[in-house]
Amino acid sequence: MKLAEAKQQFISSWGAFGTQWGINRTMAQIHALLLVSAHPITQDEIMGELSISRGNVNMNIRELVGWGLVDRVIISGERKEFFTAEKDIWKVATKIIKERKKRELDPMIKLLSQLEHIEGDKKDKEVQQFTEVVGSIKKLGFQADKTLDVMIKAEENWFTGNILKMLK
Amino acid sequence: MKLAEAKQQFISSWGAFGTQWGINRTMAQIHALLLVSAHPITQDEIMGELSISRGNVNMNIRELVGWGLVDRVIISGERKEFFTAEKDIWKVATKIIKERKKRELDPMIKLLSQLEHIEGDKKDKEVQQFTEVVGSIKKLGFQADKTLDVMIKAEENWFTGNILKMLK
DNA sequence: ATTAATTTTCATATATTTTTGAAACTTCAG
DNA sequence: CTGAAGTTTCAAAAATATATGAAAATTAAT
Repeated sequence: MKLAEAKQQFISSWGAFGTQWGINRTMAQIHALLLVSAHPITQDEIMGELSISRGNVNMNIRELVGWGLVDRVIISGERKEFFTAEKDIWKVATKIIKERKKRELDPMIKLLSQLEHIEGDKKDKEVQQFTEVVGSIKKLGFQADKTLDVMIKAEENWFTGNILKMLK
Repeated sequence: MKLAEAKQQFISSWGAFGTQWGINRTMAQIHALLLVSAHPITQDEIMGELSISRGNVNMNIRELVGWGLVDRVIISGERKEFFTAEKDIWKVATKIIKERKKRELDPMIKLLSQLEHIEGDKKDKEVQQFTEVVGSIKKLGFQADKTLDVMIKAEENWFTGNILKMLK
């Protein structure tokens, strides 16, 4: 397979995977394009490469910058802004994990904590079932939170497979 | 907070969280409703409780059954079908992990393997960048796969916090 | 075998999300 | 300061995903 074809397929598939994970297709594609670009590129280049509008590029780039996955780059002598993606995949992964943890896991745990204590007869089957389920989901959330923290603290040791160091 | 109110909030919030994770809002809500129901319930009860159509309930229930999160229950003497959700949250989590691994992680790794070897000048910066990124994402995918397997094999020890047993 | 109850399907309708593109805004060279 | 280049915004359009409901299919009681 030639580079151009492989790039195309990577970008389009990455977009499809993103969709399944609740990430905007175009945002995922822009990220993919930037990941495989050896040099920083401009909005216009992204527009051309992915055949999308200026506004679309602009909004999604802003979102990617917000996630800390993409940086604006100033190239002296150039009037236009350039963009480049963090290439260290481990860093990419940890940034995404941290961000989703903050945006989704934390609020979920907060909600469950509020729902855990309800008025009413503790003998009531419905009440029991509810508190039981809410409590155990909260516990699962805590456990996931802890595990992800350990993973992040483990830094690249997890990624490199050198996880044994963690156990000392 | 009263039970009815808490249930309402749990169901609606669970739907919202689902959306962020690429899960259909209604499917998540039906699952939530079944999780906090002390007894099996019918399609009609779900329709009433969530104010949604028969077809909608039917399709999403089928999907939940497909994920192994919900079971059809025959109650003798009753003509209608009843549904109930797996209540053990650890089992729920592992089923979701296994299923998403199979549906998403495995195909992703397969794709990346195909893209890893491309024709062309190995000295070319663009070629280098591409193979580098694709290779490292694949490696990350493998690592995630392995970690999830260990977690699943660890069974409830992970959930209960009794993870030390694993290290013997 | 008939028919009433229940479930399933799927074309169409509705809702939600994403994209466009032109106007407004900003920046900066001359 | 002026205006051309570049960026951002956002209302409206397009695309996508989800929901509806009535007809078809299935099931089971008589």
